[in-house]
Amino acid sequence: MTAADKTSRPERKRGSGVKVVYDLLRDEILDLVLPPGSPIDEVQLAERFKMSRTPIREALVRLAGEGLIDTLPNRSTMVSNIDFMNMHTYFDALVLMYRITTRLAAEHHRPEDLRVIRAHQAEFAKAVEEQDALAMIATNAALHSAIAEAGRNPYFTGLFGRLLNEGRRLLRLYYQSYDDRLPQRFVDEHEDMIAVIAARDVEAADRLAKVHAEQIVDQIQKLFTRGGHLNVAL
Amino acid sequence: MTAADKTSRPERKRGSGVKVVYDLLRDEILDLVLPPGSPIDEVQLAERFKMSRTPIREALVRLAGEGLIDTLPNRSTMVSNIDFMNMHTYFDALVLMYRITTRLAAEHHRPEDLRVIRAHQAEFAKAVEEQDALAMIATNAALHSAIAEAGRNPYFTGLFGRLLNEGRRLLRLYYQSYDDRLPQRFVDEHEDMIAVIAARDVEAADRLAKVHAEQIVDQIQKLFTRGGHLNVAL
DNA sequence: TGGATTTTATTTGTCGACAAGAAATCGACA
DNA sequence: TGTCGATTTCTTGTCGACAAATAAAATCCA
Repeated sequence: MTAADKTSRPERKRGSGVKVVYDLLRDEILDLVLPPGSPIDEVQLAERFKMSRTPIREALVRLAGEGLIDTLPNRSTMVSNIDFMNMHTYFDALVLMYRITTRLAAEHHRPEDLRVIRAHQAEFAKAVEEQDALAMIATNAALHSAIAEAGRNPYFTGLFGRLLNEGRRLLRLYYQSYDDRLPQRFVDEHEDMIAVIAARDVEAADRLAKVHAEQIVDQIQKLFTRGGHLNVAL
Repeated sequence: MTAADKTSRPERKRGSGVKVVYDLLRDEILDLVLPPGSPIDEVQLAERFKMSRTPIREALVRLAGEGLIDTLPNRSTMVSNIDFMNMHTYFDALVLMYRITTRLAAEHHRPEDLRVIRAHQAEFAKAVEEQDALAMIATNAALHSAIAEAGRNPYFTGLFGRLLNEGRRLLRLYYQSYDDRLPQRFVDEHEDMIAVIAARDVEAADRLAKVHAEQIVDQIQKLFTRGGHLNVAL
């Protein structure tokens, strides 16, 4: 059989198109390859991925459902802006979810969860050591996602995942304009958190998570009040 | 001009199709008109709403994004089941969101918020008085949504809204199998909550919300352990 | 008759094309 | 020359049809 026949090439499994577009577009948005406000053109994406507009649109609908893109009716659709005005609402939610997920992880984790968590922590430590900002962001989010998963509450993990994603965009700004020296503290704090989770010390988990989260929030807030060089439009 | 020309009738504004389908399907799912497990047939919906499958599919994608329907790749799509096994995760999330949104409402509400909240409370009281179960469910959700809105944190209101929706399905079972006598207590508790919100007493708001939420959770849990007559497949 | 395999049927995923809406462009007139 | 209006253009929303994938039905062989 001539599978590589040029005349009739699907070249791609049936249901996979949307996922490819969705994943890639999501990463490009979160890594600020597509900065907030960037226009999203369906036909451009269609020819870029060599597929019809239909699967593209489905991916865009899902992205819009997660608030990563805004779509004006009958008019353009663009990458959603980072809302610097109501940033505190984001921080409030983030701190609370840090606390509750860590707390639940201490309560409900199973042995295999700890292995996964420790693996992510090792990757994070490596990223810090190598001063790889992008890897730091990604592995940090993965670590806390893993902790949240161990808490086994899909409602919290869902919201927390979205917050961490939104945070990826913020941290991207953060690490762009700062020296990458600070994060060693985060490695240590992660170690402490994992220890109390393993010990099933719920209250200590809550306390450490709170401190850890507020640590991060403080750093970011300090950056913004000092007037970091924001290279995105407000 | 012959706007009512039968041969070429759009008969419907351009971007409105999806919203109509989405809203109606959502309500039918939440009111258990479409019980969990019901198959969703695209072409059937297409001819029911007299439109192409494309806008139907977009509505379904959005519903799937909110977890209201499950879609098997390349195969059927159906109304998502109510997860009775992990119900406690739902209750945990619900209680916490009740607390945090009420707390934030006490902190951040503005005068006009109180008017809206009191209006919803009046409607809820009327529904209770008239023993209208469906109206009780709807107005209760609307009331607490309004309180959450007054807290002005879109992340929390988003999750809370989804939880209240999911709760509409549960409460539908609840009110189906119980006498509708209990809820007078809820009216009083609502009054107390609104009072402490208006007084900006954050701690009291938190406390009352916690009691109120656990009240509801207890009622529902009692129903299930007593073996309510569930008319849906497990 | 029972099990495996081929055939059919149904439903979803994808495509190309067309039409409607809104901004941008062009033109007429004061 | 400035402003208002018509036209053009460009993007999105919708449509009907086709193709792939899977389940069900039918057929064949032992």
